[in-house]
Amino acid sequence: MPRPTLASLASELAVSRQTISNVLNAPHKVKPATRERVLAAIAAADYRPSAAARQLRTQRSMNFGIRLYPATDGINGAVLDRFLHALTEAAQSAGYRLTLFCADSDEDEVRQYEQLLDVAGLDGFILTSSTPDDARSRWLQERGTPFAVFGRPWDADGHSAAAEHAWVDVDGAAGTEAAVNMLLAQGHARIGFLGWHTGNPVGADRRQGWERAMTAAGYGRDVPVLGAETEDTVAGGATGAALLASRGATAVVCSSDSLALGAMEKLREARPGAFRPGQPAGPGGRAAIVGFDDTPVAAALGLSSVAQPVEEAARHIIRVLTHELAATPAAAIVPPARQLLLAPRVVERIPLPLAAPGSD
Amino acid sequence: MPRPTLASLASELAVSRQTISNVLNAPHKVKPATRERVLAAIAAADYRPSAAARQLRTQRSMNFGIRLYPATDGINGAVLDRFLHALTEAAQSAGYRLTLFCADSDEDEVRQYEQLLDVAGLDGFILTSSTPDDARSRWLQERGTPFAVFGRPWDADGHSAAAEHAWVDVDGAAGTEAAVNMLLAQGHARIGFLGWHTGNPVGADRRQGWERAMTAAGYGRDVPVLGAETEDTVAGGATGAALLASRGATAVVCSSDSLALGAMEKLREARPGAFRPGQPAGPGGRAAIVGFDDTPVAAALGLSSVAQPVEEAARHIIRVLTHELAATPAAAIVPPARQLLLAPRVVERIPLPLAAPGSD
DNA sequence: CCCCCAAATTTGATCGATCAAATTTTGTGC
DNA sequence: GCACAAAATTTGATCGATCAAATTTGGGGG
Repeated sequence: MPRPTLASLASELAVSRQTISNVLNAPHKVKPATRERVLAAIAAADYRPSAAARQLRTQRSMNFGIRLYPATDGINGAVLDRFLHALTEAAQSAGYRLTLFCADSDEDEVRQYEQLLDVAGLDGFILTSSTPDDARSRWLQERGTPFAVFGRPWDADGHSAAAEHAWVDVDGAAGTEAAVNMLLAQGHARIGFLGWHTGNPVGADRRQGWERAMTAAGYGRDVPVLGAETEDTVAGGATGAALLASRGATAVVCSSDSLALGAMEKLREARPGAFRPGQPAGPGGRAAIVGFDDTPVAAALGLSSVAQPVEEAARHIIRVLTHELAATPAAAIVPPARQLLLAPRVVERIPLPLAAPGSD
Repeated sequence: MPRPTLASLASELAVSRQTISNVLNAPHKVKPATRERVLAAIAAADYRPSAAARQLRTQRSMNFGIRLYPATDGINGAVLDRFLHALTEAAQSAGYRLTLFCADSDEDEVRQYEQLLDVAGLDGFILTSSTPDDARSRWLQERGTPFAVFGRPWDADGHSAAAEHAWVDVDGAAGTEAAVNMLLAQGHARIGFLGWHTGNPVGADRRQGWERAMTAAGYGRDVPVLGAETEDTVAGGATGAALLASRGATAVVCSSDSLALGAMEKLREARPGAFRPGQPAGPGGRAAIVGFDDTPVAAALGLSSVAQPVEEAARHIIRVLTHELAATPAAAIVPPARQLLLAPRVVERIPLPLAAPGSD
C-alpha cells in the first residue's frame, strides 16, 4: 500500500485536499466537527505531508545548515559535539532538520552556502565560530539569509564589535573572573593566567576576566608578572605552568583544558610547598588549576573547569532562527533576544588521587 | 533577479526544458553541439536544479540520515566525531547530504526512521553502533531501506553473526594483537589486558586479540592471571592497572583510552623497577600502556594507542550506500564489498616527560 | 420564506523538476 | 530525390503539497 497523500486521504474522507491541508496549517478555518474527523483519519492512516512537495510550493525546507570542522583537537572539540547534539535536538523539536556540510576554508564555506541555498533550499545557517571581521556573516547578511552565530562578532582589531545579525556567546571573561574568585575564596592570592599566544579575541577575552578579578582583589600589580601565553597544547600548558610556578603562582587559571591538563601534569610532582596556599587546594596540597570548557577529560581527571552552557546556547540559537522564520503576525509573542551573552559557571572538582604520594 | 529554473533557462536558450534536463541527466541523448551551448548557458546563469522539485518527481532526496548520540564520554566520542566528519565529506563529494537526528532509545530511533522516510524522503541511514540482535537493522532490512552499519552484527549471545546488510567494522582483535606484538618486540613478556566489565561484544573482541597474541607467543598460561575487567572510566583504569601491576604485569593493553589514561596516571609514580622490562619502555623506565581509539587525549599525553581507520570506514560506507542507490545498470563497475573488516594500526608514542623525576 | 453575509469548503493553478510519448530533424541507402 | 529508421528535440502529464479565488453552506433578520 503506497504512502497516503493529501489527495488519497481526501477522496477516502470525501472532503477536499485543501480542507485537510487547512486542518494542518490553519485549523481555525475548519469547522470543529470536520477537523476532528480529519485528524482522526490522519492519525489512522499515519499520514505525514511530504517535505519535498511542501518545500516546492512554500520555498521552505525546514532545514538549517551547519558546517562541520575537521576534528582538530578533540579535547576542545567535545564542546562543539555537545553543541551539535543540543542543536539537533532543539531543531528537531521545533520541526526543523539539520544538514551538515564541510568546507575547506571560509571562502569555500560561502560557496557551500550558495549551493545549499539554491539546491537544497536551506532556510538558514548556524555558524559555530566567528572570526574578526567575518566575511561569512557579511555575505549572509547582505543576501538576507537568516543565520545565527555561536560567538560574538569581532572587528578587525579583535575587539567586540556591534553587528546586526543574531548571535549567542558565552562570556569568557565572566568565566575566568569566577574562576579567580573561587581560587581567592580558597585562600590563593598569587593566581596566574595561562593563555594562548595567538591573537585570538576569545583568548583575550578570557584573559581580561582574570585581570579584572585580580585587580578588583587588589592584586593588580601581579598581573604583568603572573600572565603567560603559549600554544594551546598539553606541552605548552606544562611549560607555561612551570614558568608561572617559578614566579610564585600558587594557582593557575587556563584558557583551555588542554593547557590545564599540561599544567596539572607538570605540577603534580612539583616541589612540595611551592604551591601550597593558605588553605590546602586539594589532596596533597597541590597547585590549584582551573581549565576552560569542562571537557570530558577534565571530568575524568578531576580538573576544575569553566563550563560553557552550550546546550542553552544551542536552544537559543534555534529559538532565534525559528522566530525569524515564523509567519510574520507574531507580534503577540515576545521575540527572543537577537544577541545574548550567557554566563558560564565554574565546576569545582577535587583532583583524582590517582598518583597521590604514598598510594600504590 | 529570481533564481533560474529549467523553464526560464529553456526560453532564454530557445530549447525545451527536457533538453536541458537531458544535458544534466542523460548527456548522450543530446547532440554535442547543443550540449555545449546548454552547458555554457548553465554555467553562465549559475543554474542549479532544485532538489525539492527533483525529489518530488524522482522520489530521491539525495540525503542520508544519521543519529547523533548524546556526548556521553567525549574521550571516546572523538572517534565518532572524526567518523561524522569523514562521512559528511564523502557524502558531499558523492552529491549526497547528511541529515542529523536524535533519538531517546533504539525504539525511538526506528520511529524517527519512519518519520524521516515519510517526511524528508531520506534515501538511507547510517548506523554508528550495532547492538546484539539489532532491532533497528532488522526493521530497516525488512522495509528494504538502504542502510549501512559501522560495526559488525552480533547475535544475541554477543558472537559475530552473519547478516545480509552492509557493514564496515574495525578488527579490534587484530588491533590488540598488534599492540601485544609491539610490546613483545620491546622486550615485555608479562603483558596484561584491561577491558570492560560489560558484556559488550566489542570488548570481548578486543580481549580476544590479546589472548591470541599471548598464546601465540607462548605466554598462554598467563592469560587467566593478567586479564582484568572494570568500568570504562579513568578511575577504573587506575584501579585495574594497580591490580595487574600487583600480579606482575610490566605492560598493559587497554580497551579504551580512558582506561589507558587511568592506568598511565596510576603507574606514572609506581614503585620504580616494578615496571621495568628487559628494554626500557620509555623515559624513566615506566610501564608501557597502550590505549584504544587513538583519541586526542592519547596524542596529547604521548600515550600509545590503537588507531581505527574511521575515515576509511566512512568513505566505504558512503561507497556502499551510493552504489546501492545508483541506477541499476551498473553491471560494468565492480561493486564495493558489502561487508568489510578493516585493520587498525598501533600508534607508538613516547610518553610526554612532563613529570619525569628531576624535572622542574 | 427569502435575502444577505460570514463561515466552510472546494476548485484550478502553481512550485520546478522528470518521465513517457509524440514529434521533428537528420542521415542513409537505393 | 524519396522512403524510412535512428537521432534529436519537444510536448503533455505528473510528483504532492499550498495559494488564491470561486463556490457552497448555514444562520439571522426582516
